[in-house]
Amino acid sequence: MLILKDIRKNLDFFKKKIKSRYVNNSDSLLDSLISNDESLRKNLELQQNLQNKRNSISKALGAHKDKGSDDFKKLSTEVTEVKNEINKIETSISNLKKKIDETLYTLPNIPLEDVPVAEDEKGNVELKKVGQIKKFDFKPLSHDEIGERLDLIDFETATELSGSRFSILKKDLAKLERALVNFMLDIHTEENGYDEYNVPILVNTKAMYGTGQLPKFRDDQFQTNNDLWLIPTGEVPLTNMVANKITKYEKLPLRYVAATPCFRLEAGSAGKDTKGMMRQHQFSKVELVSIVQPEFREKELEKLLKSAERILELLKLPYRVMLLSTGDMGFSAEKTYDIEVWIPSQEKYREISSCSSCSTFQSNRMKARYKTVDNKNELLATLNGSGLAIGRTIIAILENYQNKDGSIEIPLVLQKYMSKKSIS
RNA sequence: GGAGGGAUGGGAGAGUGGUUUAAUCCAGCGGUCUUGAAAACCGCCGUACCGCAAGGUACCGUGAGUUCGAAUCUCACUCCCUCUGCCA
Repeated sequence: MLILKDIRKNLDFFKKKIKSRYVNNSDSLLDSLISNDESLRKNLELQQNLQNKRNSISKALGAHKDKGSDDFKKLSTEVTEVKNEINKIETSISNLKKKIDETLYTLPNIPLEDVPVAEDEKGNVELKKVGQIKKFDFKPLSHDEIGERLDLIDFETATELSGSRFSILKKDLAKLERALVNFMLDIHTEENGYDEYNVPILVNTKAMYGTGQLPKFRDDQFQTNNDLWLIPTGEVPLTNMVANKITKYEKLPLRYVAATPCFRLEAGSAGKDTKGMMRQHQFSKVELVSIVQPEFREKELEKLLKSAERILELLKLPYRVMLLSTGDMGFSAEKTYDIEVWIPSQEKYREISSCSSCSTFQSNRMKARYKTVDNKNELLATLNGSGLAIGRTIIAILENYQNKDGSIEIPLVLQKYMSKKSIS
């Protein structure tokens, strides 16, 4: 959530920046926000003056000796009038607050200066390509073809159990998933300095507001019948751990890693990636979250990207890094790098990780603050990145490591986790 | 699931309708003293909002209510603890 005080001070800047994120009617949205804010503050002042009056009359009434005197009765009538006025003002105050919150909750984060301005993914900028794309002397199969041929993926039975967009991994592929989770967690904890956590994958509504999934993206989420939500990413529980807390600056930075299942309704993705396990309702992901002082956030984003890249490097999978444009970035992000891995059957790079700085956007929503050296309370900066999406890593390994005879070579770094060198 | 108890500022803990706009202790910060430190003593020490400021307002788990006035009374909800049942 943007900081209202900042918008008030710098309206034109915010208008320009919100417009650059292709929000409809952004100018009039911000204008009405500011006018609501002005009348709210006028009403607050009025309310406070009346409350002050009420308090002092009440005090006088309390000190009064003769509760039957004319003076006492006069004051009583007066304070009743004041009370009625306060009630009226309180109604308009709560209406204004509601309107202001509604607007603030739907405005996206302000992009950093170096983020390219464009309406969609066409404006994303390729920053680098890493790794050699393997030339096959046969036509490489897609991961779902490989999976079915080796009898390691069962889409049909999964559909019988749960419907479309689910899959069952069997035998060596089930083990590969477990191997990847362990491998990634080991690298991030031992090499990259993140602390491993095991977190709930059901969270309450407050937490979903905190990281920005609600109220805007309700239709993308799975909800239980007791007001809990299945997390769409480990970012939600990990980041919300600092909600409503004042962290001491000595404890910063906080760096968390967790492997969790993720659940996405994929509403609005009808017809997209319907074959295979590219886009599922449920998938595993190893998530990295950093909580830092705002001045260190850009540096921390680079560390996050590097940590995620390290996994692909070790797996020897070809990838490229994209800087997302203002229109393609997620709602809470001020700057996002996507890592895309090479998918031979599609002859395309596809997203396997997304690393974002959310500046104080999430911390403002969840009141996550820290105590500065000079004892002031300031909002923290939050960052998150996938390190990596497990399902898509499996796809990338199956396709990039396939041999002509149909077998799959296991990447060197995974062999000790799999206790074998190939799958056939 | 059943029965009972509880939720107060970083921690401990008083306060059950009107000098409590929350006592006191511990921790923390600043100072005096000291060669330095400790001890002792003095001062400061929750959060948010409004206001140029002086100052004001709100917050005692959350939400509603009673009252001229609520940390204190009423109702609902959430969470925690003890006992108990069932169960991974």
